[in-house]
Amino acid sequence: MSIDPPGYELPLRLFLGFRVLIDELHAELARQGHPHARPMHGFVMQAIGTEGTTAVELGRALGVSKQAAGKTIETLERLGYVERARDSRDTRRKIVRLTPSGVDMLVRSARIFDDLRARWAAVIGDERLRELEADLRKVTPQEVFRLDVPGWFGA
Amino acid sequence: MSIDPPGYELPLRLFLGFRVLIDELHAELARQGHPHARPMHGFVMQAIGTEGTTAVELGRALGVSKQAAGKTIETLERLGYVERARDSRDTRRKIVRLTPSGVDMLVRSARIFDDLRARWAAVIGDERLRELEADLRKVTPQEVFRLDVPGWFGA
DNA sequence: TAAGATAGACAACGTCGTTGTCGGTAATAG
DNA sequence: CTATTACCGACAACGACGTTGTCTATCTTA
Repeated sequence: MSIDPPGYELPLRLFLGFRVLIDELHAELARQGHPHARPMHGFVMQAIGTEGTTAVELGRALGVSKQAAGKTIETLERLGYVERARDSRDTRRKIVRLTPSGVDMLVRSARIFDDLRARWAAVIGDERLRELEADLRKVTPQEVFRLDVPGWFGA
Repeated sequence: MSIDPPGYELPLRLFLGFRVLIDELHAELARQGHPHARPMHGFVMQAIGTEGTTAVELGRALGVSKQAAGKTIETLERLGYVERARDSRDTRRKIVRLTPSGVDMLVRSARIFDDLRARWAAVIGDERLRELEADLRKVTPQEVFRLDVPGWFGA
């Protein structure tokens, strides 16, 4: 019978695991020509998708206010990852779409995440990693996007 | 041979797991008389420890600037979780110490985290949870900030 | 057609982080 | 013993990300 660790270690390790992956992703993204990508950009652009979206829709998808979504879109636009165009059928709306640079960043992120996952598998084993993922799925919500995170994403 | 999930799911699940635990911790802390406790306060106060510390030391321990540490200390002071006193041997320094209310918050947090961990164990199993923690320890940096303060934080 | 709902812009503010600067105190080199 | 250096804490300005609230323009609907 092994002794259970104190309960506070679990959130700490989950957070550290997240941080390790995110930090390594962005170090590699910077090497691959995306030095200005910030941790939340990938998540937001994933939520934008290939179809495009609007600030209000994006805010709802991410669980934040439309104003917050609008500011993030502004930042992504300045970085050249998205572009906005008026909707001809509803001139109130502005459709946000990924640029080729934005798509490139997402494609590279996906590849880098796959590589990082493989590195974890090499350390703890294929089967254990699949179990870890399966267990986490059981204790986390299915709706995956929820990003009202202040400073935890770090630099 | 099962198919591996895409690599981006791993950081997402780690983050969601973290968020679930932290959100439930603070919902319960609010019920137990600490409605103003914010997610990082516990981590910061844990880094302060029983001995007390200074803004510069705290910043180094947490990996942030001394100014950021100072602002967090200010917030914790306003909430009554820490108090500051001049160091008589070095009048430049101000020692930050936990108040009884701060200790109470940490003790309750520890109990709540233990309960939440037990709920996870009930869902995925004792053994699988221990394996999950062991695996995470292998892929995350050890000894991030002092966890060698078992007296007041442990059960 | 009048009334209501919705999209997006703008302002003000709160939190948490960063640099840079500055005065006061401690430690140390000459 | 003094002059320089190193350090501590405070303050200001800013950036990233979030919040409410308000406003105008536009679509929808009763």
